[in-house]
Amino acid sequence: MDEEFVVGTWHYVLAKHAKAMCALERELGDKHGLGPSEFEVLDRIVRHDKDLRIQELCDEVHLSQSALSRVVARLEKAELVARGVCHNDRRGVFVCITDAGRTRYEEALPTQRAVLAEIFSDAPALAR
Amino acid sequence: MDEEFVVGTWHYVLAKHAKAMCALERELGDKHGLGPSEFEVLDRIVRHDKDLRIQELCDEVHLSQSALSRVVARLEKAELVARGVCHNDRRGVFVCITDAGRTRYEEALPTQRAVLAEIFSDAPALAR
DNA sequence: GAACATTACATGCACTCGCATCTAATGCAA
DNA sequence: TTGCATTAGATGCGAGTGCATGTAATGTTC
Repeated sequence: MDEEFVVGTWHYVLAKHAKAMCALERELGDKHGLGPSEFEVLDRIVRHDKDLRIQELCDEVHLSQSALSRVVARLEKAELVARGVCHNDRRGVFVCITDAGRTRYEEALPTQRAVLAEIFSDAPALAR
Repeated sequence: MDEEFVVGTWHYVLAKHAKAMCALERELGDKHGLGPSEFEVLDRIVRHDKDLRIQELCDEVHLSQSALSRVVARLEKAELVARGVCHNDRRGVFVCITDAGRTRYEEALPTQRAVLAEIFSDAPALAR
């Protein structure tokens, strides 16, 4: 177990995460009124492309259940997604994207991609 | 510019960051009463090994200046570091580690290393 | 079916963060 | 020296997060 490699990888992750998060927050926020978490959640919903249980989202996004609940609430307030109770299990809530949500996502996607390209393209694959 | 690689790298960073941060927060917090930021700052101070300006710390840690200021305030309150005014530039503040701080850091280091090893050792170098 | 455990999601709370701003010290120009 | 810009660090504030807990629906055991 190469400790130096492990720590090096951790520092790489810390640096890239900080830089990317900061840039995404700025770019997505200024240009599209979305935070990184909002974008991430929209992204998952769009790619899943059918109604999605909050619970399923929870597994895919790196957020606590409570944080996710609030992100969805914010997205719903902005009318980018709609919530509804599950018919099968009335404890459950499904989320689906609205037309406005899809449009917003599609507008924001190139911005996100540009930020990531800027930050990761000059970064060669993490190699020993 | 391979978009798939860029996005893949980003997802890797997101996943590892979330997992590591969560584990560090839990382990360092429960076992040593330190948050990840506190540990990070102690780490930099110990490695620099002579008095360090807040400003210098700011460049090395992935925190805003205000967040750093508060982390140092917390560490000082816990008597793990001491603050003092710079003699050369009396706007400046230098930070040095106390004996208790060094001890705490040395206790916490193996915990941090164990967490990182657990998370990154099974992760081969990010390769295309 | 009554009582209790579990699950899904929402919410109160405390905490950390970044941004904007404040204070104090320094640098610089006239 | 005076006046103004800049820099170092602290702080008020709003926002987002996780943990613990609350509420309601479901499952389970007797």
